[in-house]
Order: sequence, then C-alpha cells, then structure tokens
Amino acid sequence: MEGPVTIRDVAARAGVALSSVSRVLSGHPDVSASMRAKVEEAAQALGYEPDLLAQSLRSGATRTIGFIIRDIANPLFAVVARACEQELRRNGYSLILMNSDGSVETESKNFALLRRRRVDGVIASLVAEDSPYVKKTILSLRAPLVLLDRDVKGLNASAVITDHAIGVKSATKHLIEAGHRDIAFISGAANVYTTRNRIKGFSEAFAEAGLALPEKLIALGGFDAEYALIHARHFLLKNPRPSAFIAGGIGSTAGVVRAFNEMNLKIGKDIALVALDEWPLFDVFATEVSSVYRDPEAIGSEAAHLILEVLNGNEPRESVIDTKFTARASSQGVR
Amino acid sequence: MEGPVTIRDVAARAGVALSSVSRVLSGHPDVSASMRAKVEEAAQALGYEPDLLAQSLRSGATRTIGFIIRDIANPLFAVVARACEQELRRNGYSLILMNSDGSVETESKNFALLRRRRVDGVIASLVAEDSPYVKKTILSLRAPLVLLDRDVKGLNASAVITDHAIGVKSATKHLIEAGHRDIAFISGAANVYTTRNRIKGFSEAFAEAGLALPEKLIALGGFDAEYALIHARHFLLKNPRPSAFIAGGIGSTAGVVRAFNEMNLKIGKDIALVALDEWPLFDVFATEVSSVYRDPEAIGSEAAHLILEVLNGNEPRESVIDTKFTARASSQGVR
DNA sequence: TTAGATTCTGGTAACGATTCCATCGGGGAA
DNA sequence: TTCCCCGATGGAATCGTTACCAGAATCTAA
Repeated sequence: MEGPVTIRDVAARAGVALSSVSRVLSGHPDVSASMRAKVEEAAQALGYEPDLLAQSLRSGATRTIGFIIRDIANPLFAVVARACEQELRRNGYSLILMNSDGSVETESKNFALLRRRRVDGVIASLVAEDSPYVKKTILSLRAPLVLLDRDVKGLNASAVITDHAIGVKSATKHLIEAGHRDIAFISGAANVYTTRNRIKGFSEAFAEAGLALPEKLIALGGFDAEYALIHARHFLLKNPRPSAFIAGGIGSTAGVVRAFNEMNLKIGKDIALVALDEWPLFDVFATEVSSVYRDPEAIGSEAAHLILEVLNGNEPRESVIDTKFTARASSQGVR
Repeated sequence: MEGPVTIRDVAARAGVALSSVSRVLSGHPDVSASMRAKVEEAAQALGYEPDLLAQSLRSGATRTIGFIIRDIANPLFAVVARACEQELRRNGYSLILMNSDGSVETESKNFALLRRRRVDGVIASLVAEDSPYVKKTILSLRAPLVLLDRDVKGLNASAVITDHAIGVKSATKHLIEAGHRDIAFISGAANVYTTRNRIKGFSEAFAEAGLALPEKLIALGGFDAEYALIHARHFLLKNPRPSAFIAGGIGSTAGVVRAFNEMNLKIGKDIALVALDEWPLFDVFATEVSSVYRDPEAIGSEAAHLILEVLNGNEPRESVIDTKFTARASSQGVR
C-alpha cells in the first residue's frame, strides 16, 4: 500500500503486459474476453485509476480550461463562473480560476501561467482592451480563447458579447419620456467594450429624442464603489442637480446609492435610479430598482459552449446575449 | 516554429546536453559561467518556458489546489474563493474550482477527479457531514485537506471554523432584552456544523435568560431562499406571530424578506430582523439590517495558510474565525 | 610529478501513461 | 495440406522534465 496504483501494478497482478492493460482500459477493440476479464479484475481489486497528469503529457490535452476575471467576488461573474464550470464539468473539463485583481500585469502573468500549465483553452474577461501586454500575451497562447464582453481585433478568438446598448437605450428613453433631462451616467472604465456599448445606447436615446447628450454628467473610470461615490457626490452638488442616475454594475450602484443616502435623497421619490445588472437580493429591501438585466447563467454556459466548439474543430465565433430593461419603482414618479 | 519549445531545442541551440540545460535553469550550483551564459542565451532566444505538466509528473507535485464548494455564486463564498486564490497564487499555486451543486454525489465525483488530477491539496466546504460517501472518498485522497466550517471526525484534516455561536448569542440576547420572545430562526441544513453552531448560540441565549427555547419557530432544512420563504410564511401565520426573525445567510434572508414583503410588514417597524452574514450592497437600500458578521477574506486567506502549512510539513490544525453582532435599524424600535 | 580531490559535463533512467511495430497463433480459403 | 491474413499480445519508443552516475578536466597538496 505505497503511493498510488499505476498501470504497472495492474499489469503485474494480471500477469500481462503494460500495453494490454492500457488497451483494455481505453476500450481498444482487439482484446480477447479472457484478457479483458483478467485486467478488469486486477484494476478493480487494486483500485486503479489512471493518472491524468501522465495521460495529459502523452496526449497533449489536459482537459483543463483557464478562467481569468478581474474579480470573482463580483456576484455577476460568480454566477457566470458557476454556470461555466458546471457546463465544462459535464463535458469532462476542469476549470482553473484566476483573478486579475484589476491589474493588467497580474492578468498577463495569469495568461503566462496558464500557458505553462498547457490548458486546453482560456475564458477571460480582460481588465482592459488597450493594454500593450494583452495582445502579445494572448497571441502566444497556443489554445482557443473566449472573451467575455470584450472587443480586441486580430485575436481570432470567440466571444460572448452582451448587447447592453439596447437595454440602456430603452432605459434612457424611459427616463427622457418621464421628463428627465439631466441624467447622470456612472459606469466602469471606458477602455472596455461593456462601457462603450452602454454609452452607445445612452447617446442614441438622446439623439433620437433630439436632445443634447449631458456630457458633463458622464463619469467612466472605474467599476468600484469608491469611484462612483466620488463622482455621484460631485454631480449631486451641481446646479441644476441631476434628477436621474444610471449606474453600471454592482460597484457603481453601491457608490451611487451611498451618495444618495449621504444627502438623504429617497430613491424613486427625490431621485430616479436605473441599475445596469442585477444581483442577489436585488428584488428585496425597500424600493424596487429599475434595471437593465442580462442573464449571467446564459453568459457562462455560452462561454463554455463556445470553447467546446473550437476544441471540437469548429471556427471561433461570436455569440450575443441580449439585455432587457424593466421599469420599477426607483425610476417612476420622480417627475 | 512548430509546437512549444522544449528543453531539447534549447540544448540543441546551445550545443550542450539536456541535463546541463536543466541544471542551469533550475539553478544548480555546479555550473560554469560560460555554460550558464550559453544556455540562458538560447533559452531567451527561443522563448523557452518549462512545461509544468512534465515537471509535475517528474516531481510528483502539481502546485495545484482543489477548491470544492456547494456554490460559488454565494457571495460569501465568492469572496472566500478570491482571497484564497490570491494567497495561493502568491505562493505559486493555482486553484481548481468545482461546485457541488448541493449534491453529495457530485461532491464525491469532484473529490475523485481532483485525486486523479494529483492536486497537492483540497479546500472544501462539504455539502453534508453525515454523508456515507464523504469519509470514504476523503480518506482516499492522498493530499492534505482543509475543511471550511465543517466538523468530521477522524479525517486528520485542517479546518477553518467560524465561531457563529458567540455572534448569534449576542444577537439573540439583544432581541430578548428588547422584549422579543417569539423569535423565529431560519437557517441552512442541520447536518452541518454551521447550522448546529448557530443554534447553539441561539439556545444559550434563551437558557441564560431563563426562557424556554421557541422550538416551533426553528426551521433548519435548506440554505435556499425557497425553503426560507415557505417556512417564514408559515411562521407569520401563527398566533401569536413572531415579532423577530433571525435568518441565516443570504438565501435564507432573501426568503424571509420576501415573506415580509408579501404580508407588507416593514422591517424595523412591524418586525425585527437579524441576518447572519453580510453581502454586497448590504449597507445600502433602505432599512439597515442588523447582522452577525464574519470576515470572508480572513476565512479564505486562512484556508490558504492552513494548506500551505501542511504542505510545508506541519501538522494539520484548526483555526477559528470570530463573528461580531452589530445592531442596526432592522432590529430596533419594534417593541 | 603524481595521487587524490574537486568541478563540471554528458548520457541515461526514471515519472505513468499510450501507441506503433513486430511476433505468434489460429482459422479460412484454395 | 499449404498459404495468407487477421486477431491478440508483448516490447519499445515517446511525451518533457529531473536526477543519478560516471567520466573528463582542472586543481590542490604532498
């Protein structure tokens, strides 16, 4: 009873050659019934299970997928990760999780490490699209890549893209129709598709209404609550004060709502709010918040499908997830 | 430019033996300066990086840790996972994430797969402590194990234990002192330490106050919102109606709050609420909720430390994380 | 000057699996 | 009966790395 059981041990016990054991266990057709019986008995008795490491070295495939994101603690991405892991697991793949901590440098190191681990593919939500690291690092990855909500040219990668614009446009229209003009928009960094696409929807709604875009009320710099808090405070001191806020993601919304609380502004009464994305307990606790929703489960399982497709020899492609605006108490009855 | 660069290619380019390349790159002392220079030049020029797979096969260590939890989408565990991954990454380990989907069978399969992947250790939050699978599966793991908030005898595992009892006891005392007697308690399944330990604190507070435990107001069966919703509804129809609720975790709290909303009960006014754990945006949106808080960052990094300790040859041990009750508006002014 | 120790280097055997190739029989066809 | 082919098996090479062993070259000391 020393160390794990290897194929040698099974061969010895069954009194046959290594290669025969391998053939039986991998279901090779040219094996006699008696051989099959002997080997299976021995494998069973010894509790043999093949070493995935050795198999990987031999076959060149690790049945392992890297998953790189800024921060798994973001509830949206946690759901994406869960759905993705589940789907990959069903197909015999394991997921290696890495956080980038919001740093392109860490992100780059993560890619390099995954390359050395010989992962069969990578699913990633990049910190930035314009980093000098990114393209070089990714191009040296000898494995299929699925990008989440990012647009980087010349990578030959698959992508799961969310159509934020359509939802944000509806939301903005809804606010404009309710009489809002000074609408503040606070969302994540401008150097990623997510933010640009959201702004696109925001702009389109103003353009179609024949109104000028309130450029001075747009703050795009960080996904964190701190960034949103500072800018929301600043906007709330303007004259005239914005009558509505659109806040991107959980971090931005947290910051915006804290600013409201500081000034004792009641959501849905003194000020309107639309959140981009939803998260756990979104539906509970006081005022119901209007939102632009995207299904994180769908994003995760679609990412898994896309990588599996390429692993099965198909060409990389893009898949679009839609968004849906729902008006709730937080954006009604303010004007 | 075919396939990844191996140590052979480096040896060929430098005109030396394989073994010399290996020695230089692994920092062996007995290497001449000229040899070092030649090999480093070649490795640099070819962009060589050692294959972790091959190294692992040779060395027996994969520098990989398995992380098994019920559900990464639980915000508390997402933060635990992040902190854990971060700490392990700093020490050169990668994390393989697996969800058990609340099934002991899936959990068992996950353990088996991690064993085949030859992970160096496993950090796990078990679905149940009394499963027949668990012990057998875990004992066959030839790697150190860190349990999160679970108590299974005879495993020789490390553990990060949360001292829920102390926080829950304070919370219960606080409610009792405010005059509450019919206090409902809804939390996760009873077959795990977390729940038992919480109930312990709950019971102690009643005992010390010389009051009988309101056993008919205790529901311990599931971590999900659905379970909590059904039981909260049921309790709210009792006569007398409970005047306070203690809800374990995010799922339970969601269910309880939904039940309140259905009956149009205002938290902190018509009914008191204490939540066990906190989560993103906990501090925002209307009524501030009293809570028993534990630091998920600390749990995650402590788990990483414990596994690293054992990997460095130390004995497994237990580490205790404390909890802290904070009274907020949700539990004040109801009576 | 030479024995002995000390560097340094190359060759080779592992780690645990798969797969190709060669060999050996047995069965079918002429 | 003879020839051929195919099913079944064992042996050896391979994946990319490290580590042991032996030998060559250099150096120290008597």
